[in-house]
Amino acid sequence: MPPKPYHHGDLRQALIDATEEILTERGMEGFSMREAARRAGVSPAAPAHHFGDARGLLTAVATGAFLDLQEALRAANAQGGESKPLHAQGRAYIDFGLANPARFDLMWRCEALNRGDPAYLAASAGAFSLLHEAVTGLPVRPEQLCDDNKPGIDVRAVSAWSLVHGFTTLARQGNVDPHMPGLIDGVLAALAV
Amino acid sequence: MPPKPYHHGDLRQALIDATEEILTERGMEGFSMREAARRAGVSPAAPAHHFGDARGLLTAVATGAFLDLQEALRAANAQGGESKPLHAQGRAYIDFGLANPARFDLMWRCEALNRGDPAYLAASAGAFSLLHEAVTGLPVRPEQLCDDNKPGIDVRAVSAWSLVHGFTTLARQGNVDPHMPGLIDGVLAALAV
DNA sequence: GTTAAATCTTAACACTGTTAAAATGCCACC
DNA sequence: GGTGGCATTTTAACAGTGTTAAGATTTAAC
Repeated sequence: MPPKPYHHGDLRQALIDATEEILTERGMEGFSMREAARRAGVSPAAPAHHFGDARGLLTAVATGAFLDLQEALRAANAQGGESKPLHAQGRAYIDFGLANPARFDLMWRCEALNRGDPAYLAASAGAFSLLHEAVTGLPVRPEQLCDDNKPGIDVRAVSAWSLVHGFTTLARQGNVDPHMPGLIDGVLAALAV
Repeated sequence: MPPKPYHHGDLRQALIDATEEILTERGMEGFSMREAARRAGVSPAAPAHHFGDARGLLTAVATGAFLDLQEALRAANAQGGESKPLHAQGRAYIDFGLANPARFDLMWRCEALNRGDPAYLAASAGAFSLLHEAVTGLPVRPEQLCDDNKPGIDVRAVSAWSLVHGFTTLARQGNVDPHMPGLIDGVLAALAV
């Protein structure tokens, strides 16, 4: 077991892990490419080979976060969502944002991401599709989101998304206190469609 | 008229103007303290005397944006808000965000701002108070927002704020197309309380 | 076993925010 | 009207950043 082999082994994943660690510890402003490289025990130039630039690394982390959000929404659906799937998903969305503040921020920090990245687009569209399906019974196909006319996108799904997304970001930033008794329930009550 | 007097005259405002120019031209990632100083025709260290650091400058710009938002909400109230003040303000909120994308982003980029700044707090609380008053008929006093219990904050006002704020940010980031026919009207219809 | 590809390091560049020290101009006070 | 004090700005420097080009090292393919 040599103490430091020249090749890392799985540097790509190590950099993603390091970035998530930095985000939870010090938030977005504590992140730097070099700090992630340091934590992975590697030179400043090493990440470039795997991610191109900083946007590439952050985009990979954001993509992972969207996949985790999908999982949370699916779990909410499965666990208690038969009667009120929209409420269950709405609560899961808010919970996810409050439990993963730094990653949630990053998901929407779009000027720091490669917004054209296919994996990122697929992951974010998949999350919205789950919400859309809870409202309309129909998922959203990726090409619907690319088309400029956005045919078949349900207005109520966009409203529901806006509501829970807006509340989560406002709570995240301290503009609203999510611990206020009855507040989250009251907001979710506005989901009635 | 000397071509370049040693003293600027009103450097503070010039830096704010330069920052807003940068934001509209190249967005948040194009901003730097030095670039703002360059555009104001001044050395890199000059801004420190007026704003302390970069956060100070950005906080001043964000504060101005909140005051402009207040003005837009008041105008909506006055112009056609007697019958449906909440709808009028909701539409004005969305319009403001879409018409001032970079400034709107900055307003909520809270880790880049001095969140404790009194002027900033007052300006943002004032904007929320207008929305709150449209729902309940009562404004929000600043101390209500500081208190941990947040007494007297109306759940419906928070829901309304969440809805329009969420929609605006999602539209700003390209997750939703605000030009989709009927979409904004449909979202505003969810304001019914 | 040799060669090609993938991976990582070193070194360097231009840029950033911030600070300390010095320079400059304005203004009040005598 | 001079003169000192103060606000303002500059110069110079430091540490840190993202990114690139060149070279070093390991793996893997043939």
